Amino acid sequence: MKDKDTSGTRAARLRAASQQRRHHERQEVRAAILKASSALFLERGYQDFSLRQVAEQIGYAPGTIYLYFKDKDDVLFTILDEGSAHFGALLLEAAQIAEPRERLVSIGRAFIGFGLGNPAFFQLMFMQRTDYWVRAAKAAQASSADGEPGRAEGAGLLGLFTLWRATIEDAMKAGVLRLGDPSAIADVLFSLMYGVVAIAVVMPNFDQKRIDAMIDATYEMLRVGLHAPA
Amino acid sequence: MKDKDTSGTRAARLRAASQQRRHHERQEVRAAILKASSALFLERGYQDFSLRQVAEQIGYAPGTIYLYFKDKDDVLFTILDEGSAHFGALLLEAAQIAEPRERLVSIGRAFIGFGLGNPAFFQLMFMQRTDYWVRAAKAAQASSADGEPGRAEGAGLLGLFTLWRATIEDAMKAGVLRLGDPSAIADVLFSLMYGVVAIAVVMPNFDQKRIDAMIDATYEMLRVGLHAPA
DNA sequence: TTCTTTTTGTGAACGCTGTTCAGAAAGTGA
DNA sequence: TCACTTTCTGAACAGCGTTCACAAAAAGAA
Repeated sequence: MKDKDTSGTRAARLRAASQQRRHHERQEVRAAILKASSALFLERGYQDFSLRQVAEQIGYAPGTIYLYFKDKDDVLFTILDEGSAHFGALLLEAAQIAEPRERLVSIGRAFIGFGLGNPAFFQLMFMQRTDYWVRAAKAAQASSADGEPGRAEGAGLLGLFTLWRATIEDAMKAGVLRLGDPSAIADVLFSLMYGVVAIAVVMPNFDQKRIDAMIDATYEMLRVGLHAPA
Repeated sequence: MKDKDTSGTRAARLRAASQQRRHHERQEVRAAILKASSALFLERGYQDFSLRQVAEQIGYAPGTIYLYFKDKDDVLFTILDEGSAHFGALLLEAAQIAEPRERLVSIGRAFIGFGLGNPAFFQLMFMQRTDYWVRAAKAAQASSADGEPGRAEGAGLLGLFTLWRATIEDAMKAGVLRLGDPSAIADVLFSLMYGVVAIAVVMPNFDQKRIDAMIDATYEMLRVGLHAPA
């Protein structure tokens, strides 16, 4: 913590480089924990995911993990943070379409595609550990009160709700969507996408053909099902 | 296992009554386990629900529960069986409306009402332990192959999918629903109801007003959103 | 280099979990 | 009364998340 005036000396430069290397090594161990956790979670499922196995996998004692993460949820939520950042980027990219109706479908496609492509992830984030969103919502509230102090990734996804509602509003203004409370309709359509993915991922008696038909019907619904009367 | 010809004697009658009483006592302990489990689950949540605490609550040693249930999941799934029987009866009752469009809304109202009224239940059954449906689907498959041997309650709920699709078909025939693949549309609308409940139950930043607006919009969608073009 | 301080890792320990099982206890039937 | 069956116990096992005193290693200063 003492700042001696040693800038420029060989010793100082050495010390700085050393600190940087140590920082790097620390991040590497941290990344190894996250990678092993991710892999273990994906192949054994959330219920059977244990920190002890993660520790064994990467050749550390169980206690070591606690030098890098506060607890098990900290590991899990860090993974979810990264995942939802990726998810959010995907949705944002899908929203880069001018025509409102096609933008709706494009976002829907991105959402459903991600869910079906990462079912374990989707289940953990949206079905099993929904308290993740409680934390994310709190973080969002805190960072809107303050001047954006710590970026919580989950809060980013929550922010995309705004984008989604804006798309609905645009579609209404453009006359391609039946008029109504944009906020409520945005929530309903979001619930629709969420539900379709959840059902597809979870229901054991839904075969691939049935899932495809359901999803096609969902896109169709976004496209023409809510069309404003001619 | 030996059947001596002792029917009618005092001893035989006494033996029969004794067996019946023992059976009754056994069912009582079983019921006590289920009741305590249910209560504990409802107040502490699924994650913190433990058989040892159930045992302590009803004044038995932990091992005793295993004389009445195979394992923890057996207890949990038995509770879910009872819950889904209740749920199924509710949906069936809601379906007793002749007019197809109103029947759609009525079933939707029953579904959403149950979900919002029993959030812990809904979450456990539809979000956290979805493998319950895997077992239910297997049971349904088995009981349709054989001559309905053991009734699995979960399978009963699965059977309501048929009722739901039939309602969609009726609505299409009556001209109050846009034409399309009834099966796919039934699945989509089911997913919609599911999603609305899940979002309402889970999302921390949805206040009551927002939930109400979303649900009203959902009913509106069932009622007129998919209306056949005039 | 040598000594001190800080960082990193260990592994035993605590308290919890689900589950099993030998043996005690209680009840049944003759 | 006595043998037999059912019910129940509580100790034991393996596994979990988490903590902590201690060891090892590395860093920084002299």
